[in-house]
Amino acid sequence: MHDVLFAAYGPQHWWPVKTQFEVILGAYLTQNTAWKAVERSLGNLREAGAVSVAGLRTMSLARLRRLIRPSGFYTRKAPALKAFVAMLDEEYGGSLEKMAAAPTDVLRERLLKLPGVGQETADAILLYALGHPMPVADEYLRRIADRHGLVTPAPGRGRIAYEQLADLTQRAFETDPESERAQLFNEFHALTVAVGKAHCGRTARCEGCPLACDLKDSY
DNA sequence: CGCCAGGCCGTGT
DNA sequence: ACACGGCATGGC
Repeated sequence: MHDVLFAAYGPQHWWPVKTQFEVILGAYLTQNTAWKAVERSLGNLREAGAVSVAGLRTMSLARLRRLIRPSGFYTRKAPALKAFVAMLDEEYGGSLEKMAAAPTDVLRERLLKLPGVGQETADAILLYALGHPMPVADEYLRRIADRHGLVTPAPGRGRIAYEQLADLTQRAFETDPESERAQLFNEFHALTVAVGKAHCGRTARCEGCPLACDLKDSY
């Protein structure tokens, strides 16, 4: 799927020349939110000169809420971002480089304890901001894997679990060199979102889908 | 106008 | 453990 999607869409350049911290802001702000809206919030923060750890640290909660308003859920996302900065300050001296040097499993556990950080956000931060080779699963991948019959919900469950999708991705790239793993996870997740937006939303639009998942009659 | 977006969390069963 | 509803805004 990675190869088919890459041939069809080309490199997605996800978060190429962004700072680590801007990537993290985006990871929080895009939760169940269109990226277009996230860009508006990031634009507001940029005007305020607050696309940095120091910028957010010194900003009042009320102002932060106002600036990120376009991307929704601001009563949750603003305190969540503050909590991330507080954690970074207290445990890593405010340095994302120091944080990134910690073991992947330790970081994942720590991130999951933060308010407003679930599995996808934790993995997105690990992969796109901290450079760790961690697969990222999302609702699009869930639909794609489901509609292609790649995984079925575990017995007694109605829904494919996040971990099943992560395992599936992990196994799919298992034979690739470890040094290339992070870049492959990076590109694959971005491509998944690209094809998902175009063809695999809540309602399938299989017409012209490069994955040729012609299931529109079944859904 | 209604649906939906690059989820997460508290609550009820 | 898991399904379910709430959270908020703006694009299309």
